[in-house]
Amino acid sequence: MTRPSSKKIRVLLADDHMVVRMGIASVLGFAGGIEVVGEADNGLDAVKLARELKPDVVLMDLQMPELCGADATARIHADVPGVKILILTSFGTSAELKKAMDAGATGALVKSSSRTEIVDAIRGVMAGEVVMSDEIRHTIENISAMPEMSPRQTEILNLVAKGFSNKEIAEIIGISPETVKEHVAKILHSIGASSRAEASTIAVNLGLITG
Amino acid sequence: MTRPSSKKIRVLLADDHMVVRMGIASVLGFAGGIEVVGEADNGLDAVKLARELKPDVVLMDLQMPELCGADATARIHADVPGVKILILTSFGTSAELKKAMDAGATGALVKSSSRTEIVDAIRGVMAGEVVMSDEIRHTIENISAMPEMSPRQTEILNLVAKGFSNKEIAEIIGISPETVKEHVAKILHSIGASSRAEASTIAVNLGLITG
DNA sequence: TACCCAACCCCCCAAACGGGGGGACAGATC
DNA sequence: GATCTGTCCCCCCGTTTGGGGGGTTGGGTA
Repeated sequence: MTRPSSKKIRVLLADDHMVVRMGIASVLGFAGGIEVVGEADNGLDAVKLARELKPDVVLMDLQMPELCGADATARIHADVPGVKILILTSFGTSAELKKAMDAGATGALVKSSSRTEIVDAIRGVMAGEVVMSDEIRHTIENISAMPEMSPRQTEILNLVAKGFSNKEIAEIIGISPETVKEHVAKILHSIGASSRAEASTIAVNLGLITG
Repeated sequence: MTRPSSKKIRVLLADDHMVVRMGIASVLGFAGGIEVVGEADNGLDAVKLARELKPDVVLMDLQMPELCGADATARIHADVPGVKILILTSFGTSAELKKAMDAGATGALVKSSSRTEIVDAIRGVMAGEVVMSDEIRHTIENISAMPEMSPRQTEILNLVAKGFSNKEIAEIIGISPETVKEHVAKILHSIGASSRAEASTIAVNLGLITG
């Protein structure tokens, strides 16, 4: 039931995969009352286009070149008041997803969502709802249990995962090996690992690691 | 320049993301001489449909539920003679990509490929070429330098990454801790890591780890 | 046959690890 | 003011790690 008289929802697509943008555009084209006003294939362009076009909704991928979806979300949320940002991600490395939601995303969908789920989600966020896939909701719950790491801890976790010893880390960041040991102990405890090896695996899987 | 008289290339799409299938279908729809004869959203269906439809080309994603793209490629290659399999992946976890190419894939593209790249690739494989994105070619080169791991080593690497000590691993797989130590030493050497932590990180990043 | 290599086992040893204790100090929050 | 958290430093201890050395066996390949 299309309503050609009512104002169309103006959507900006941000995804680095052309086929995905084509697919979404195609889905939204068949749905009534939605109009794709722009496409971006990286985070910087997404921010730029959002500023210029002031769309109603931004459909945003998380993994993008130049500027990741989470950071782009933060900037758009700050610069373009009122715009709804809907994350559309393949699996959602937990950390990125959390970042994006904290940065002001209005909802999140997985890419395997059906046509109606995507269209309903867009209409939903326009109606003020917070829309979320079941998979995403599940992920978010895990994220709540996800360790909050201080900047120092994150820094040290990165070095641990690269295989540096406490002594080496101490030299790199210029503190005492004993202190590094203390940080590592707290990191292991907070992410629930019993060794650096396990911590490294968890960190990479959770997306806590740069690179 | 479409040639309506010549026989169309029959393509089977296998990707768990609906929007991606829509996007590819849309791209191929605009191109002349190509026809999408089927779509699968998991590896098992891909194999089933390939057997039934005997398409000319299968456009295959790597990450899929039920059966991963690499395994699906192997089965189709064995069961349906003559079919060309073109991998279409987002980034290509090195190990999966290598598996798929070894399993008989005729080419590999990244999902950020342009319309013409995708269409040209399909026509290319039909003409007997091995088509590959620059990014993929680059990845494949790294893969060549990728460590070859024996089944035992892979098994132990998985346990190391989960944080088990040599003694624990010994108990789990029922061999002596000394032997585990020996395996770990060889693993570290072969993947170029200086500690279990580094090995874990590398293994996860290379996709050598299950889970 | 000889050779290689994966997989198995054992010994030695210095260094690193993980867990525990103690305390100091700054900045934020209550 | 008191409390909390993050960062910093030092001590203890037993266990684990990573790097050497030695060896056997069995299945391939030359």
